Amino acid sequence: MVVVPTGALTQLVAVGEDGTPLGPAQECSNLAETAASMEADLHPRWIWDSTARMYAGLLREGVRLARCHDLSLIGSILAVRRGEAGEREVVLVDDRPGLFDAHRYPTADAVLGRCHEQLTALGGSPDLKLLAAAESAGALAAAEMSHDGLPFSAPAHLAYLESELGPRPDEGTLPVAMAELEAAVSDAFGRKINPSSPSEVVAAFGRAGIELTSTRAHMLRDIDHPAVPLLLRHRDLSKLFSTNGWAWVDTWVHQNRFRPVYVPGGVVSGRWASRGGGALQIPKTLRSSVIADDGFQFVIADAGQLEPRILAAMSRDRKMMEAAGSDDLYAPVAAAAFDGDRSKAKVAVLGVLYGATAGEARSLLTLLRRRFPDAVRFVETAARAGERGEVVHSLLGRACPQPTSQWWSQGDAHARGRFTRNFVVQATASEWALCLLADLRRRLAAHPGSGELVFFQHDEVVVHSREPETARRFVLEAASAATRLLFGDTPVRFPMDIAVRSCYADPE
DNA sequence: AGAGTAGGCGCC
DNA sequence: AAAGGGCGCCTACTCT
Repeated sequence: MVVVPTGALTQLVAVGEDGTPLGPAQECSNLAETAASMEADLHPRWIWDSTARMYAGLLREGVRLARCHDLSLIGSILAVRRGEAGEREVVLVDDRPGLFDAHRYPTADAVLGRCHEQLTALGGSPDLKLLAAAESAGALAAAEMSHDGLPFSAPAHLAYLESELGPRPDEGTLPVAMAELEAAVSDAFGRKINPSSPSEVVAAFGRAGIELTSTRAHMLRDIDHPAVPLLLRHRDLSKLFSTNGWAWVDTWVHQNRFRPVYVPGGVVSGRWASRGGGALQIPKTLRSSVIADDGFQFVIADAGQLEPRILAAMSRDRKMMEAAGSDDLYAPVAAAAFDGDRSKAKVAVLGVLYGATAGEARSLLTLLRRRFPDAVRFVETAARAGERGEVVHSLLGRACPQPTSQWWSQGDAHARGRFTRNFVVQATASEWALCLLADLRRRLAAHPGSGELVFFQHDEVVVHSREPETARRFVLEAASAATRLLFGDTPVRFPMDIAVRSCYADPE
């Protein structure tokens, strides 16, 4: 069912598998009401320009939909595949009346044309159809998670802010804890120093006879000077105050829910991004304020060692797949190639995924290649393709941008190789995670009361549930389904680390 | 004054 | 403990 918003009215057009209309457009004046009844009777796939723009309003009316096809997201995937720039517009959800002029709505013919074009392009490829379905389901999930919000105790967070920073300062002034540290840093150097200014800090250390090339924490930690602990503490507090302080609470937390803006497909690899609120960078220290409602628990599930397992399954390296049959992939890799030294195995595997070129990782790579030749060859093939300026693809067919695209602004051939090497794995890992998310969402929706998705971050999902054991089972079933969809019958396992807790923070 | 870059650090 | 890939967001600082 194609949905064409035209202002006060919405046109609905039923279409066939390839997007050709099956009848004339019907106009409806209350989309939420019509959509709810059609969803119950016909269970259609809703095709529209933008889930971000259309679905938020429906959610506010209490309407939930099972399936959609997001023309913007899929259009972007297809454009990148064609080698076009694929620079996506950022869809800001803002539907204040009158914001869009009537003439800025696309016509029904334009939407139908786009729909036909996309469904035709996907038609021959089950992989691309799966990718489109997963990407679109992700968009629905993102809108629902923004709508529902992550349970977040504002009182707990405000108490934490006060304990770290002191009372809320007046507009334009610093919290007392930061002001005190700033004064103490200045004392330690014997003159007024702004601890937030790297150049001032470097100069101050220079006068004390300490030459620095940077003021990064790991550089400072090696230095014996009374200002160092003060600077590091100041940096932590400054980050907390400016990024997740009182202003952040005012903007992003309401009725004890954190409602961030997710951007499905916002990263070229297919990972989600976020705009505002820092949804995908919630610091560990904030997680003690993520507290479940009474009678609810969080089911916190992350896919352990996801990318190495994806590499094993994609490369079909016999010994790597065997290692990935274990709960801890690094242990068998260590046994096979590193005399049982697990930390070396981990360094080597991460190095091969990211393209480590320096230091110990380089020599460990040689050892890894000896025992796992197909796995190493797989990423090196992708790296060499990138160095030659070629494009690489994920398992389901998401292409990376051309080296000439606006997105790829800088970097030499080696940087391009590191990017394409990582892309094939990261993009396929994103696909696995999206399939899990889509399947889990479907199971939760089919069993009212089993819980709601409240967070998704690359390889981790959080469900807020009154029936955590049911939700836990759904997570495991969804992980199996995702694995089967992408890799069929594979010896590679994708174990989920699942915790059931009333608070998101790690237990002490 | 506003845009853009760099440094720094949080997340995966 | 980094290293290597991908991000967002803040401040300082430079350029226009």
